[in-house]
Amino acid sequence: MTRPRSRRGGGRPTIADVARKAGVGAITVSRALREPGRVSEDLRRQIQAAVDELGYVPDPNARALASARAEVFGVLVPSLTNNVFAEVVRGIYDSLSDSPFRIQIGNTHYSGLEEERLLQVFGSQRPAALIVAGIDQTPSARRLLENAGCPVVQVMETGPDPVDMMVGFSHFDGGRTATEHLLQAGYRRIGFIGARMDPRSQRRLAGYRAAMEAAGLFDPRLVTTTPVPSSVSLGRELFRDALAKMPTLDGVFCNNDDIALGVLFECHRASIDVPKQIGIVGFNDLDMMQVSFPSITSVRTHRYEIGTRSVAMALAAIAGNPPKQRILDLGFELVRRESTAR
Amino acid sequence: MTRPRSRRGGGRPTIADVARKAGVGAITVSRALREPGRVSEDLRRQIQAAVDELGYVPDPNARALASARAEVFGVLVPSLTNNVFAEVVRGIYDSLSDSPFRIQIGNTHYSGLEEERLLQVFGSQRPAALIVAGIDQTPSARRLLENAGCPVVQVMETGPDPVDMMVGFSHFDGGRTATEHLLQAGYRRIGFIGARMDPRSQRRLAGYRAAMEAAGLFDPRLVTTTPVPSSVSLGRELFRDALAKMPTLDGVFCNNDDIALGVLFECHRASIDVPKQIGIVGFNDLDMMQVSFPSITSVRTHRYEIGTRSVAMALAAIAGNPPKQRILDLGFELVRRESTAR
DNA sequence: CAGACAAATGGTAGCGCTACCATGATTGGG
DNA sequence: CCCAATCATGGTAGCGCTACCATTTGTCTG
Repeated sequence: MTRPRSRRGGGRPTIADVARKAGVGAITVSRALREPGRVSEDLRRQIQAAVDELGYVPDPNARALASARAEVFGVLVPSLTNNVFAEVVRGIYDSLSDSPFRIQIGNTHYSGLEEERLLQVFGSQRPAALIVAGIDQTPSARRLLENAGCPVVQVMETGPDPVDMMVGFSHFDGGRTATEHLLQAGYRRIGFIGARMDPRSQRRLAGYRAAMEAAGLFDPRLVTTTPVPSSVSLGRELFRDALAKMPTLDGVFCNNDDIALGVLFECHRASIDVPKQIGIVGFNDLDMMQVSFPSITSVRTHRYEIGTRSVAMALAAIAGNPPKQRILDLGFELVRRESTAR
Repeated sequence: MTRPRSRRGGGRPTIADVARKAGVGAITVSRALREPGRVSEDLRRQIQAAVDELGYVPDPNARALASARAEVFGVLVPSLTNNVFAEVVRGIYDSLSDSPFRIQIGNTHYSGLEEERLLQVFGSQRPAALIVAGIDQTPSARRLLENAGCPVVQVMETGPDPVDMMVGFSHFDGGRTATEHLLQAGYRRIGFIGARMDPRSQRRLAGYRAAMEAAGLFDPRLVTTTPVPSSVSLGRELFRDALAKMPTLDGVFCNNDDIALGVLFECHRASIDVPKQIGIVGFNDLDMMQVSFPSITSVRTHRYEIGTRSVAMALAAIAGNPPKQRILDLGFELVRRESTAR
């Protein structure tokens, strides 16, 4: 005789308990839960009753081990506090909340090495799908993604060579559009102010530069950047640096909205008239851009939608219908406001 | 003879492969990886070599199943985009990045029902620890936490009756302190403006009310709240409502910094002098509070630290040394700035 | 130097679930 | 009315790992 029932597990009901109580085989319980269509109405009801009575909850670990597939979406973002990624993640969560999939977020801290490490960790679980921010994976990270054995969606940007699928937009075009808007509004000595300067910021800068060069107005001294993480207060400081370096500045395209807000505050403080003396354009169009005084022109990006669409694509691929369009460009919109209306 | 080696798993190296290659038993490999001290120097080296050569990565699902314990921290927060929780989560991630623990975040959307559901899901994995925001769990959620069989840390607030451990501060005291500061600065018709009004906001409101009543100045018409989620633009609207309702308002204590910023912008727009005509106090002390013009007085909370401390406590409990102080009050600090300096 | 004990290693038996392959019952076409 | 093709169900054998209990060897004590 075996030990009474003091399983190592700790006595939670198992599928075998449910099967016994419902008078069916364990496998039938498993099927009733995962593919109800394949079990007769009668048994399904019996099984459900047993599940309810026992309070049975399937063990996801056992499930993952037996099926060689965990019901987990791995998500890799470079920052948890940056509102931009938080919105993407929120979109992912909302899209997955009614599914059996759990979500595991990794924070790469903008580090390729950390990304590799996390990919290794995530991959070891055999996730159902991977969603990663950015398209600049290290060669080794890329290899990990290619061999992940699950759908992979790169988000935030679009580029020519997806590992699998992509959802995002062109940061280069965003930067160029923002800058062209300032040019059209009549600004000439337009600076670029950027913090963090991750690859996406670099491409926005490149877009800025392209627009300025096309207008014959580019000057390297107009560019003020730092690798330091972005913040409103940093925006203020960078703007002061920029002004000190280039007092004739009459416009700025900011890396993101935090920086733009910092610039606006410094303008208030220094009694610089916006938009008369300085035009300001931000990037992402956070809620506060429409409320500030003056309101700030910004490039609206569809962050939440990037999250929801990436999940939709991954889910379709899991279901066996990978979208034929593997690259989804959600674009952006320039939202003109008071900060550039002169 | 069994099938060549086409295991269902997909051919990744397993612990048995490593053991074979290193010429030891599987159990010894397992030990070498988890408790290196219990394996001799020699074998440890051999095993490490085999691991490296094969590129072996342990399967966390198998591990969790065999040991009845997943190396997962479950984290439940009401919002992913609210900077406050994002900071807590960041603290949790940073504290856990060098540990073997994975993190799983659940978004409760401020819903008790959703919290129960997620607790059920998380519990089914037998997590190593649970960190949940707030102290107002439903009775059934509380029962789930009590029976989780792992350390539990309630974060963001302190209260009298922890499930297990607690890290946070008193929102009531925070609200009272903010309001008393406005009173001391000479403001009299001080309004409360709040969005979302989750339990923590309610307690800040209660603190406001206590201070106002103590000064004999409380008037229900001074309170403007909405269940709508907080945002800068909402702050502006609520302030306009408050002013319409009570034109003699001379100060506002805002639910949070977003609201405060919205109030400030509306003051700019309506040419209301801050701090002369209106004093403003925010809550949380986000970076932008110090940069705005005028800078905004706020109650600084230690969000990142709440994250790191909660992990430290959970880790200690896992290691078998639960802290004797089960409630950790990290306090807050009133940061006086221009918005209340008259 | 016997006996006790610790340290290092290994074998066996699951953890709770599902893939895979039966099995028996039912259908339906010729 | 037979045989194939389906459907509903179940048994068995793992998935990859670790808990538990040996076993072996070396070391210490009296």
